[in-house]
Amino acid sequence: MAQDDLEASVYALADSFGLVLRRIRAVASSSNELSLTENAVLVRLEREGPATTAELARAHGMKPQSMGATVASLADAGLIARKPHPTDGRQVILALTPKGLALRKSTRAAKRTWLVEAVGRLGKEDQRRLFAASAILRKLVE
Amino acid sequence: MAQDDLEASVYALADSFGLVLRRIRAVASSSNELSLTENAVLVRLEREGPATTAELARAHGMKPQSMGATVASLADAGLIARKPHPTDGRQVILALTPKGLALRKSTRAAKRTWLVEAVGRLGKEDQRRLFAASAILRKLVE
DNA sequence: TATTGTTATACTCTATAACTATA
DNA sequence: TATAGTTATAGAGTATAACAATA
Repeated sequence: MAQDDLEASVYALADSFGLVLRRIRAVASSSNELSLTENAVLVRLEREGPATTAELARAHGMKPQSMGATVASLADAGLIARKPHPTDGRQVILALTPKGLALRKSTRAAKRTWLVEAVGRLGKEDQRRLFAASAILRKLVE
Repeated sequence: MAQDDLEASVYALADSFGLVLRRIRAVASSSNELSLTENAVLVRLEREGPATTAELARAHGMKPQSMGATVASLADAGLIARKPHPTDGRQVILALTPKGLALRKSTRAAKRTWLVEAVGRLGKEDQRRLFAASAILRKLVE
């Protein structure tokens, strides 16, 4: 691929990113959905069990302070709860509350986030291609 | 694909998005690169010629007011200039300045944005898969 | 009345820096 | 001295609402 075409393709890709992200935000803010990061944290806590802020930050490639804000917002909403670590007084264990778990179940059952619903409407082959791209994106940040 | 797997894959994809976007922002802010949107606007003005704020907003799927902020920032930096529309007094034509054009040329020659450089390091096949995903993302927002 | 653009304001997400408590 | 977390502050990006000028 010629250098100019590469650049043009990269910016077309970036534009596509932007379109999808702006749509996610617009839909989420007009229907009380959680943000992508908030949802991802709930999903992780459900699938892998309790974790600390630092662990969540590492898992999502964010700074601990940034994750702290996300965690505080979820805790304010009553979706997760803080518990002291049994032996290390510095650490705080985060876990889903019954309310958080219920939200996860209803969200999953209802395919309630716009993104999941939209991807679900794609053909199987498009879905496969999209998820393949996910792994390639990870390579970019290695 | 089972519903649960679909949801998990979607959130993994969203996480990948987030990682790449946070990296882009981090690199851009620490090296005086332009933001993705700002770069995309310059690229469009270079490739397709002068345009109005409303046209740029439509092209990038943003609200005119939001694009107005981007445009103002590029104008403040001296990269684009405003000219009155010859017949419609409401419209303002935006075009690259010599400084903006020079920046485009040097950016392209140096592969100077992190994203372009990172994608350039991928294998040809990965690049192809990534750009294919771009088209699929567009389907999501249709 | 409809459209283009600007201004004012606010919200979300994320970052850095400084601090406290604990190890 | 190092680590986990919190608080304060700031910046980017985008949104909505209200307005002015023009069509």
